[in-house]
Amino acid sequence: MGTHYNGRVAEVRALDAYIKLARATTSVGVRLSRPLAEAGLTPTQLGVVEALLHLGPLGQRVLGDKLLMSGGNITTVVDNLERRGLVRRERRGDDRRHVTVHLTPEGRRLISQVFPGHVAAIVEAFSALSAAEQAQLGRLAKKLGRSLSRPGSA
Amino acid sequence: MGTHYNGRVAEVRALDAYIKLARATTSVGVRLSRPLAEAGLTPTQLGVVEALLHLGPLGQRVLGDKLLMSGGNITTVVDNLERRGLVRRERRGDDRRHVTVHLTPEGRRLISQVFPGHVAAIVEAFSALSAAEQAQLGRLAKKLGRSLSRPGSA
DNA sequence: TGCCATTACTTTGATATCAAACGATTTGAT
DNA sequence: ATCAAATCGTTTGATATCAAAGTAATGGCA
Repeated sequence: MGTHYNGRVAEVRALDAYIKLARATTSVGVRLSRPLAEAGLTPTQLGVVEALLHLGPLGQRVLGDKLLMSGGNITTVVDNLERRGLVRRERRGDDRRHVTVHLTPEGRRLISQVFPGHVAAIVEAFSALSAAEQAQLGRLAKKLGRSLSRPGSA
Repeated sequence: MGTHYNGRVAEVRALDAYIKLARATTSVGVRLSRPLAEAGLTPTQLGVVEALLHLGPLGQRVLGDKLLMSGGNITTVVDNLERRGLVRRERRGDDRRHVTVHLTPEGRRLISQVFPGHVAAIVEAFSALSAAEQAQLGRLAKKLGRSLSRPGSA
């Protein structure tokens, strides 16, 4: 039964780590979403406008890759942002399949206002961990995430 | 400028940890959801039927607390599971406001079939981390999560 | 006894999210 | 030059998710 026992231990360990990881991420997300909601932004919308602020105008495909979301979803989120006047779409002349998403002045103003508080909220949320613990958590999460996004790990 | 500089460092550290945490969680979730989809279950539905399997019949309120989701959402998810015959609702006689959610035999059969593979997928997903690293990740995530679910941390 | 506050669930309206099917455009190969 | 394959975005249909409003039942208090 030694093998069975080792299997159980490995299962409990991975399961435990996973549950705690998922719950912590959810809890941080809930905490961060509250101030965003007051500014009228969902977490996803924040991700899009923040990417546009820091990286400049982007195609929807690139946005989807950066934010790890499907193309169909990008269409929806950009639709909602465009309807609110925070971004605008622009068909590219050289390849009319591409759409480039631009931040409007209003969008730029909003994200510039909101982003510092968002970062402060993240710092606050992680304040229960020391600097070394934050770095360690980041290292382990990166190692885990990278092993899954690379083909060949399954 | 020393204070500014320290502030920046703290911001980068927390932001970096957060991004890696969120991405890792997303990546694990994507990996786990594929086999579930083949069995016809969403991750949320799995959470509900698994809780019912391991804890027995539960009220919707308790389910929401355990799975960290709103009451309205529980109604939706249980609706979908009930429509597919995997769970059934039962009004409680002593307090007719309460609904107890039970696993049906089909539901029990399905989750019993699916759960071992799900656990195996979690073990596989975490296999890039050593046992010690998994334990450390769990410890840090727990510390982070607990600091956020307790009142008074903000 | 009769309300009022509380509790449990449901409904509503909005956004998010995916997979799969679809439309438009471009590119590559012949 | 032409047609097939690949690429980019949109649409569709389904589930998830929340907050807030609504409904039903209970409990406490006067």
